[in-house]
Amino acid sequence: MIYKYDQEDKVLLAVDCIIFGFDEEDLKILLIKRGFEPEKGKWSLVGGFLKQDETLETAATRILNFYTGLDNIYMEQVATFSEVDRDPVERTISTAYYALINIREHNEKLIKQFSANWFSVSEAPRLIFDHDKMVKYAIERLRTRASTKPIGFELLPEKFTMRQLQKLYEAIWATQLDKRNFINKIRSLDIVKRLDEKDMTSSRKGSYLYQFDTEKYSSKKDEDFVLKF
Amino acid sequence: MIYKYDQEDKVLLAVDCIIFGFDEEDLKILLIKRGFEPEKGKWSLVGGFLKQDETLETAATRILNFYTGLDNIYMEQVATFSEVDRDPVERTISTAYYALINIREHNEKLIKQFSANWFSVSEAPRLIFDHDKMVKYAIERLRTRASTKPIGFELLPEKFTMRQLQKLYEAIWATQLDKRNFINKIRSLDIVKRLDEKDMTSSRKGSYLYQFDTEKYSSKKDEDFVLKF
DNA sequence: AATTATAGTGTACATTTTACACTAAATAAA
DNA sequence: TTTATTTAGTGTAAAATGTACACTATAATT
Repeated sequence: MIYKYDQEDKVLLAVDCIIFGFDEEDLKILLIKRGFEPEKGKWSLVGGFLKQDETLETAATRILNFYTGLDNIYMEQVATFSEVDRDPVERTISTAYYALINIREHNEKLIKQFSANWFSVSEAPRLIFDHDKMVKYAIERLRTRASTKPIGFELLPEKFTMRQLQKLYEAIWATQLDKRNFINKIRSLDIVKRLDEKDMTSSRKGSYLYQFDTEKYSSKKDEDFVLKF
Repeated sequence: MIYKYDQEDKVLLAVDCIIFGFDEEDLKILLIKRGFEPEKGKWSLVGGFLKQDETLETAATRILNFYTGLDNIYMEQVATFSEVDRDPVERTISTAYYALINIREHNEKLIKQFSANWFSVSEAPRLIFDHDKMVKYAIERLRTRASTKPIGFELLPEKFTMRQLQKLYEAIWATQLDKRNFINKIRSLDIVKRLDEKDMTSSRKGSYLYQFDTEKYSSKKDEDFVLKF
C-alpha cells in the first residue's frame, strides 16, 4: 500500500546565497544585477529554485558553482524565509545559505557575464525582495561563527599576515582590535603556524606570513571555543 | 504583464515542532504517537504541512495551538531539513521550530487525545524520520540562546525559586552548577527581583520566590550578553 | 528543647582580559 | 654611508572576572 499526502499544498522553494569575501580591508558580498523582470536591473543575491531530486545543500552548491565557478565552498544554512508576498511573482519560500570564498579565486568571466559585483557589506545597495534581511541574518550568523570556531581559512589566501587576519576579524565584527592582544589570543588558540617567509609588500620591515595548521584548525572546529575581544 | 515561475518544481513543505518544557528537574520534550501509516505507533514530533496562505511561523503557531491548546508561545526557527528521502511517503521538506512552554499550562485533554507524552531529552525514544536530528539541533540552539539571552520566562511558572532557575540551566546545559556562583551571576544580570514571599513546599526554612523583571528582562533580550558558567 | 533538612551567604585565589609604548628591521633618500 | 621613514613585533602590570569552597540561618517536626 502506498501512502501519499495528496491533500496538501505544494510550494516553490528557492535557495538564496550570501557570498562573503574579504579583500584585506572590508567584508564584502557578491551581488548580481537581476537580468529579468520583475525588478530587472536591481541588485540581488544569487539564487535559484530547488529541484525535485536535490537537497537544499545540493541546490546551494549548484548555484554557487554556477555563479562563481568554484567547488567545495564552505556553506552554512542561515534560515528559511516564508512571508507570503516576499516574491511578487509567485509565492516562493526561500532558504538562505551563506558561503565563504577567497575573493581572489573566483572566475572573473562569470562575474562579467552576470553583471556581478563585490560590495562592502556597509556600502551595499538596497536589494530586492527580502534579501536585505537575509544578509542581516547571515552577518549575525557569521559573527557567531567567528566567535565559536576558527575562521579565515576559507576567506584568506593560503599564506597571510597577522594584520590580514586581524583586519578580517575587525571587518566581521565591525570593531577595532589591539594588535598585541589580538596576536596573543590567536597564539593561545594554537591554530596557526608562523612561516620563515615574509610578505614585503606592506612595509619595509616586512611581516611574517602565517598558515593555518589544518589539523589543529579542524580539531578546534569541533571543540567550539569562545572567542571574545 | 504577469510573470510566473512556470518551469519550476514545487514541493511539500512541512513544519515540525520541538516543544520544550521543564518540570523542576529535567528538560523535556513533548512527543506524540503517530496515528497513521507509515510508522504508525512510533514517536514523533508534532508537525503539519504548510498551507498556501501561511508563513512558516503561522503554520508553526497553528500546529502548536492544535496540539497544546496554547497561544502566544515563544518560538524560534531551527533549520530546514531537506534530505530527499527523509519522509518515505513522499518528498517533503521540513522546517523545524523549537518552542518553550510552561509544562503546567497546556491542555491535558489534548495530550490524551493525541497520545502525547513528555520525555526527558535524555530518555526520549527513537523518533521517526530525521526527527532525532531536529531535536539535536534544537537543543544546540536552545543552549546557545541560554548563553546569550535571558531564559526561563517561558519555561518557568511566574514565581520561582533560585533552585528552580538553577535546575533549569543545569538541565539545558547538562551540567552541575555551584549555587553560590549561580546566584551571584544571576544577580549581576539584574533581571530578576526577589519577592517577600517564600515557597514552603521544598524545605522547612522555605525559599524566596523570584520574579522576572519584565522590563529589564526584555531589554537584556536585545542586548545579547554572554553567560558562561 | 533538640533535631532535621534545605536555604542562604562571602571570600580568597586563579585566570583572563585589558590597556598601553617602545624597539627592530629593511628600504629609500640624502 | 648615514639618516629618515614606515610598519612589524613584542611584554607587563592592573583590573575584572571566574572559580572553589563551608558554615550559619530558619522553620517545622518530634
